[in-house]
Amino acid sequence: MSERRDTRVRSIDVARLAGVSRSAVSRTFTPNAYVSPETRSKVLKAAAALNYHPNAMARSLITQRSGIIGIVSADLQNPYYAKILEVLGGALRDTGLAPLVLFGDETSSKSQVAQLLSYQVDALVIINAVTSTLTENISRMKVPVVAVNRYFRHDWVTSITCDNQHAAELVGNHLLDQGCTRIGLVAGNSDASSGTDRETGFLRALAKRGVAPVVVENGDYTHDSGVAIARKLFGSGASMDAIFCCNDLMAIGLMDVARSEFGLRVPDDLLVAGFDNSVVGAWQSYRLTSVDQNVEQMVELAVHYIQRALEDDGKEAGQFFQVQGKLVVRESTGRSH
Amino acid sequence: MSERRDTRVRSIDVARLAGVSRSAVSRTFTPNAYVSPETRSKVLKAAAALNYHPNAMARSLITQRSGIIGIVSADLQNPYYAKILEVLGGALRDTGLAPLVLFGDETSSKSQVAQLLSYQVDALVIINAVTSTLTENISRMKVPVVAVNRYFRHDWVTSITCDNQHAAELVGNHLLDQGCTRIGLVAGNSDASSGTDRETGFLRALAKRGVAPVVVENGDYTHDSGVAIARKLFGSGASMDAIFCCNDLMAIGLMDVARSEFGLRVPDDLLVAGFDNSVVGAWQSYRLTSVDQNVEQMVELAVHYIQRALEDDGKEAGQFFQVQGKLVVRESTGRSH
DNA sequence: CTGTTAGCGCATTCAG
DNA sequence: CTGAATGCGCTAACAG
Repeated sequence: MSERRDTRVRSIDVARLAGVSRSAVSRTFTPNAYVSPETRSKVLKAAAALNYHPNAMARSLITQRSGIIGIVSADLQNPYYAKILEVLGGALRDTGLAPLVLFGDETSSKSQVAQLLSYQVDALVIINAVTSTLTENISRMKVPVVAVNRYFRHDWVTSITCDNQHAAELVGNHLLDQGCTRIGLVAGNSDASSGTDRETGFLRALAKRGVAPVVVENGDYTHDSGVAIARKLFGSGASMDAIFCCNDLMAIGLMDVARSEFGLRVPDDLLVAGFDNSVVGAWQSYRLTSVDQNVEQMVELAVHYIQRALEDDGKEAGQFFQVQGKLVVRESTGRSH
Repeated sequence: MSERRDTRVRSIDVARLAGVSRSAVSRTFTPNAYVSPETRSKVLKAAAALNYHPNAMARSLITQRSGIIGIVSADLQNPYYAKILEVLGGALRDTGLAPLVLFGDETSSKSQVAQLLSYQVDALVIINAVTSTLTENISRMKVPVVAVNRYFRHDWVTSITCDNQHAAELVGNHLLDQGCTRIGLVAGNSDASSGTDRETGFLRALAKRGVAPVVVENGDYTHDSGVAIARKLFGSGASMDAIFCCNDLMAIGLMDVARSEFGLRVPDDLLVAGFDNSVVGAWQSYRLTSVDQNVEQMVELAVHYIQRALEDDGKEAGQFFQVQGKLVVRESTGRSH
């Protein structure tokens, strides 16, 4: 394997084998370039024989386009984020773009982002890592940035989210329609728009029908925080007939504790609804009513936007797209089977 | 933003501002190169003023080293795979390497892999995508390949797995120690070594104590297949007192059905054990006994191997490292709390 | 320790 | 439609 470097096959090698010039080789591998069918096939044959592939580094050096999209991602243990990353990665792959991922534990420091930029990423996608430092760094980088699942109020950033307010309203109305009157809310931490929007929408739905929430708690979107809040809530003896958690993971943690530590049955004693429609929520143990954020459509919008930004060199930044979520009703909010 | 290309700052810009040559700039950004402290600081100051970062593309073109590690990953909905990817990505980042991920739905076709290679990846890590086509393609690429969580019998591939046989033996012994005699096994599909090794080890543990499994089924490591197998098993009326599933997801699917559709209680009516020790298994609804594969250690070995391969140009390929798994006993195999 | 020279592998002018 | 020449941004050899 030590001959790896020596073995490297360059365009001039296939040019010689095919009896043409390097330009001819380059052209056959460049979309819509002028090459005659004959030379093209000669080149392709020689390339196949030598197992030649153009060096993307050298190419991007001259085209000023790397084909690499930087992705900032965190908390893959949350199945919803894992799904976004997977769907996005697949969509980029199908578009001929390559995802360079920065797995940032909230600490997407300047140097990390700088490393990403040194690879000349054509665009940056931020999935869920919201750090103030990251936001600052963004403004310094002259690259199209799109935030999926987060809203950034920033001229350089195009945001794509679910219409969280409206979707949360759907949940609120659904719980009211089920006859609930003593309703609790488990919101997220207030530094992300997605969380506050859900809170706003949900409370608005209640207010429209003259209902005030019995209790409002703040979690951090983890299963653990759902567990902790459940212990606090049920331990205090507050009486509720329904709880909306701002994501599935918290709803699931809450259900786990409600059943295993307080003997509460869902939905008999308590209705529970979540948000994200993650696969886990559909399992038989939970059958969790939730909101499908339509990840596929969000990703489609993101990739589409990136492609356009590559063409027009990133005019049209700072836009805000919203996708409509869909209420998925399951047994966790239904009386009986 | 259209002036993005124009705004690009190159080494010559900071050289001029600092009043030195391009080489001086290059050297200050090259680890252990000869630069005097004074020029170094002059360069750094100018670089900071201009917000200069070396172009990794141009650099790798000359150093023949990209710093990019290709990762082939699939099925992020399985929290165990998601964890491997996240931990690996973090470890690479901390080493100054960048992960270029190919999210392959079992269809890591030749062209996809070729795209990865065109970016001159220094090494390739395969997490869980086992396709015969992929294996063939690997042999053509002169790049160090390391398979995490899979064993490839291939001269070019270094494999790192948990000692699946031994770990599965631990599970078998544990179930026997709990007094179980009518034991079922839910194995994986037989095309991956990890699955067959677990099956082998588990059955060996039983055989050593003169016990034959009541039933052996094959799943595909998804929650759905756990569900389907559970329906088949419990529907047939076979009497068992314990079941070992070759991963957590299948164990969880099986538990879900056992409880919701057949009224079976775990562990009162049936002990259940899984494999992977994924976070989900620790939730209060499952409290699943499982095997911790020590992902951190596997990843550490992988990154360490990659670093060495980068230094010696990939001699020492074809090795096989094994990590010892650890049995994590929870209530799913314990009589009472 | 520094600046100058040369070239990594390729796409793209420009003549032909 | 093709080949020769030029340079993308950078590091590495060399001579000072």
